[in-house]
Amino acid sequence: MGKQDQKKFVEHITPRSEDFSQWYTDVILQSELVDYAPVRGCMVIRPYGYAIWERIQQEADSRFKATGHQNVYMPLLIPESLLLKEAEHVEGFAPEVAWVTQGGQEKLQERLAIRPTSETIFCAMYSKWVGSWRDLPMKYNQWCSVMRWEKSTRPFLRTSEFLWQEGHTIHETAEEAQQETLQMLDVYQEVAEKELAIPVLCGRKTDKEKFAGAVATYSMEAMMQDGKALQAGTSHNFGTNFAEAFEIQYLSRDGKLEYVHETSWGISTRLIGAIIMTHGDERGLRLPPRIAPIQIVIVPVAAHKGGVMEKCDEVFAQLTAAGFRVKVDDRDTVSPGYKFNDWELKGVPVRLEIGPRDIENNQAMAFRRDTCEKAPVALDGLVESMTALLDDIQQTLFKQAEALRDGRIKVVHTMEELNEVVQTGFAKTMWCGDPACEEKIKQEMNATSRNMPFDQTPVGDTCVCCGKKADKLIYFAKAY
RNA sequence: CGAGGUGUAGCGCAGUUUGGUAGCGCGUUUGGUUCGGGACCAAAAGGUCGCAGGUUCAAAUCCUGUCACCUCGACCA
Repeated sequence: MGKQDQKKFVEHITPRSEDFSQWYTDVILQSELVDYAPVRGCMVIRPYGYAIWERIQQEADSRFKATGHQNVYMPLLIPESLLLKEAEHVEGFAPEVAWVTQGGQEKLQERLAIRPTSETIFCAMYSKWVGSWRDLPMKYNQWCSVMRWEKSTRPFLRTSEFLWQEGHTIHETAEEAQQETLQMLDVYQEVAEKELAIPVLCGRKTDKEKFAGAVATYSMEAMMQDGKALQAGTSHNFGTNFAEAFEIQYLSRDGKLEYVHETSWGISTRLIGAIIMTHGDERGLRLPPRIAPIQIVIVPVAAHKGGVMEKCDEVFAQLTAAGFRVKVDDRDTVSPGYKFNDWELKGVPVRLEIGPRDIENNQAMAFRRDTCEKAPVALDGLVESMTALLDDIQQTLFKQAEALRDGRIKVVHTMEELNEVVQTGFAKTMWCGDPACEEKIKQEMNATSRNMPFDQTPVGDTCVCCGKKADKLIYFAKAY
């Protein structure tokens, strides 16, 4: 059987352009990021996928610490009575809460919610821990999983259980809480853009789209390659809503009993889905170097020949010592060509091929995953050249994503234009602030408001929907 | 929740119309030759045909029920 015949039997990825959804499924399964679990709506995150999550955790967590937050851990289960305390919050989450009703053989007196988020339990503890203004602020975060009984799920994008981080803070003043809310959104934006190479649009959610129980919700919105929006991170200012419901009070500087001002903010394993759908191509994943579990893979060519493996190990040691995340693919069961495709599918930013010819010339062949270009690179000064190359790949991925996104954001003034634009991207337009207009757009074109950007430079003065006077700049899009 | 589709070896599929001992490719195992873009030869292992009933001498195939998954829609911070 010839090579051509062989090809058709090899696993392949459905072309992105043909069926984006199927492409996504093919890529996540074949690249071994994730697998379906025996439980409906849940996923198993495999080692390669989990390694990406650990990279995201490292980058986010170090920034949380740098901004004065401490990690804690709250219990998985929340007593029903606690969950019921904040009315709007309960209403928002009730439909998707999973309940524990029995322990061993014993039916529970009070059923326990498996946390869909932990505001209520943080509030219960804060009310116990806070006494004086001297105790404030309290800025805590936890890394955990939460469960929401979702009706339809996709790995990473929406699963019944998912991993995330939830920060919960309490402050003396409204100003401080607002500052915290915006600061953490900034942190998220930096992680998304600098580390994940995903450009995001930050702004405020409409009342319709805000978090249940919040005074204000802010989000960062990313655009996937199919033009749909993915909410990639959120930050909420609760004002004193929860403090009043949970009686979180402190004795102020002038001796009065005051409610604390509270915030919460979160990012999740959804970000992995965002990386895939932002950067992936026909060959599979393209991981940004700063987040890639393996930044450089070394593939020996003719590994059995004298000196090849030795040279690979030598280069590995040199690069590892310099701080790169490196792997030598020393499998002797598959050919170099197979390895090339395999690591491209897995999105490793740089591949170094080292064979007898390279060793002769004191070089390696360097393949960069972003552009799929291959060129020789000198083994002398490799640390410097790899530093520059990885940095360039990081920048290139960001610029590509940004260019694609910006090309698909269009200013619209009419419902017809809006409908047209949300088929392929984001519509930037003016809105009067009436939820009825938002609802109408959702009903008629299945597009929702994403957020109102901080830069409110107007693109008109009438509402795209009702035509009345409008002063709110807003993005609409179809969303994941 | 609604419409449509799919369940047969680890993966991808044929076989179902017309009932008659379970097939193909990839992968896996063993041995050998290979190695610069998904290598080749030889031998071998591997399946309660999603599940439960029913019809029949006989069911992957026909009937009833059920479960899971996929696509689209509804719903969803």
